[in-house]
Amino acid sequence: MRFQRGSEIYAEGKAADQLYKVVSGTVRTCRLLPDGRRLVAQFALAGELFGLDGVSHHRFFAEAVTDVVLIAFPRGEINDWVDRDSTVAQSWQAYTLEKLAAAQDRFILLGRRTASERVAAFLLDLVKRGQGPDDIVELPMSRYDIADYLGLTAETISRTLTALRKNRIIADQGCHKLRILDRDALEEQADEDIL
Amino acid sequence: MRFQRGSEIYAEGKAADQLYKVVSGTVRTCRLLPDGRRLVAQFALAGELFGLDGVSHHRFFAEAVTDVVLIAFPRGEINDWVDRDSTVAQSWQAYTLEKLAAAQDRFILLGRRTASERVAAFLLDLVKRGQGPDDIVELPMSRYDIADYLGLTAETISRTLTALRKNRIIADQGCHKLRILDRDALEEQADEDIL
DNA sequence: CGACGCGTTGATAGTTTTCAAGGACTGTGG
DNA sequence: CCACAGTCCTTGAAAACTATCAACGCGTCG
Repeated sequence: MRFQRGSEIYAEGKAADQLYKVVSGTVRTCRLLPDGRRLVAQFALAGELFGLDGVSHHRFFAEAVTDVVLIAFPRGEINDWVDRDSTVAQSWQAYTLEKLAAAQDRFILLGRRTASERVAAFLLDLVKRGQGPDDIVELPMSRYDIADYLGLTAETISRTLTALRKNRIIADQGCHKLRILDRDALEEQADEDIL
Repeated sequence: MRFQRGSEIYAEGKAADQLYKVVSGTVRTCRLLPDGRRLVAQFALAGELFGLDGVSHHRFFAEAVTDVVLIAFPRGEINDWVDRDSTVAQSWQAYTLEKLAAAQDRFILLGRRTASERVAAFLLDLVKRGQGPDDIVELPMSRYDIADYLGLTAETISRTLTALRKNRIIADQGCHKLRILDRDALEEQADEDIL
């Protein structure tokens, strides 16, 4: 399946009968609050799964951040597979538990960390998950997307990145790509904001 | 199993080989950051499960908020059970997915809501999960616990509750119990902060 | 090339935190 | 049963952080 940049992959409230794997590109899953505030629940990069946001119905909507190529797996098929093979069942269960653990980590990020800690942790997470070299971070999403993922505003993201640039911790390579110059400093900032 | 108020039920990093059900009392699961900031991941009330905070090892520690009585289920036994009976497997899977959905909801609470929205939503959640009448909220935990659960400070919790009291939305019945006077107003405040 | 959205920067305002102090509640020991 | 100590709760004032509002430059895509 292919989707163009910005197009909707599934809507909030639709039956959650498929699971998706990203072949190339980036996907975001979000929810809107009545007054327009938005939260991005997940960025799915190449090789990652998404669509597991609700028991029977999607509780978030999914959009293509860039042009994307996807593979869709019917949930029913997965369930059959799980029923037949206990090895599959175990790894499926492990996957869900891992997701749950990641979600719990994010509580701490959103609940108890400052803006610069969140941005630093986000960059390190993207490098780890990305496929390129260890010092290049691809940022396919907009500053608004990052802001809504981290519970901040786009202006704060921009200011924080500028501060990192001024401290020679990162270097710009265009808006959507940057290089990590001082990984130790970045990790320190992710753990605890010294400044 | 019995634990006294304030005692540790399991430590962070210990093997997660048991799952617990609360018979009576309240339990909190938390994590500490290096600089002392704390986040409460979950409050487990009477009848609820806890201990599912990590694939193989606990990523949070659990403490008794009040004196508690627990039942412990070995994880291995649960896995055997799941392997043998596909009905159990399905409900187990559904339970995990529900947990995941609840976690995703909390992102929004922590990332995009104001202090009074968080407190209002917290009170409504406790009423729904509690066993007493619909207008009485039991608050077995301290203001610090609530603060660390909602990503705020104890002072902010106290101020928000005072504001609710002044607006005649809630009435005090001692520090650890309160009555909801105007449920509609509370729900409105949980959805969107009008003030 | 032009238009529009996105990104950056500045000034200001608002919310929450921090720091501080007094009061209330709880549990313990006399 | 009462006194006391410690912890928790509440309230106030000041500070810090982030959001909001606004303007401008850039880039990206038709």
